[in-house]
Amino acid sequence: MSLLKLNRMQVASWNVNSVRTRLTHVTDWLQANPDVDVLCLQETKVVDADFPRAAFEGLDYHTYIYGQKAYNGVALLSKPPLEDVRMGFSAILEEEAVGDLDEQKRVISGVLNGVRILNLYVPNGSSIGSEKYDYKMSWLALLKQYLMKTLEETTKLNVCGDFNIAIENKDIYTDEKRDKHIMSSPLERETLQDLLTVGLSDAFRKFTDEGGHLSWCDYRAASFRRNMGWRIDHHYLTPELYKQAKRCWIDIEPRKLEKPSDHTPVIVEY
DNA sequence: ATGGCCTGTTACACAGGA
Repeated sequence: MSLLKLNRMQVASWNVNSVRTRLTHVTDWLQANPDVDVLCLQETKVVDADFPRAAFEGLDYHTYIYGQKAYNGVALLSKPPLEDVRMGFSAILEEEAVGDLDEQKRVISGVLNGVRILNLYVPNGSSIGSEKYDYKMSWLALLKQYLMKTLEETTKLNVCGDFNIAIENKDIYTDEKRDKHIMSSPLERETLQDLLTVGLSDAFRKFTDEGGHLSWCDYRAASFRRNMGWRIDHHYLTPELYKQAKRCWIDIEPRKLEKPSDHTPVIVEY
């Protein structure tokens, strides 16, 4: 690896909706995107013992996994080994504060070249006012504590993943008011905006103000064919990294494949 | 005319996603 390569990093985030079902999509994508240093996966949907490690290790990726049965699950795939890998909120927060919010496996992070890469699978929330919606809000409140604590020790933080929140109307295919929809309710948006006040900025919006960019499309209603998507997968950067950022883009190609994930990769380079 | 899914489970419908 050249020094030049060390100076530039690419980090990708992809909700694969089952790593086993999507295995060839992910390995093909890694091989087609050799400049990606770290791939952050969400919704792996598999216990650690059954995670298809060998497929990635065969391509010379280190695998760091934090999974559970059937639901959720996050993983980091990295060409160079990562340092100080942490799983769950309780890695740095008091158990009393975390409560049962680590039962669902949604948080994993590691350090590469002095940058902490935090991979998140934010709860979906189901529908406004539901029990799952309350869980989403509690989870996001704890995430804020987690971010503040993390920022006590590093100025280089890349928080990425499936946030299950579209922060602006232009991040949704329609201009229709979405106040009553999960992922775009005012409370969700305000909560995410408030989270970012810890000192994080949307890498994607450094490079374009355009609407019409989607990272997720519903499987139903031929949404992808009709370009009816949402931008809900994000890379948030601390000021030092944000200043360094060279590109941030969404790779729509995997969404076109047979039996695709409903999400598609988002990549940032800095 | 226009659309009605996908995944994992101990399944043969359901929960959960978004």
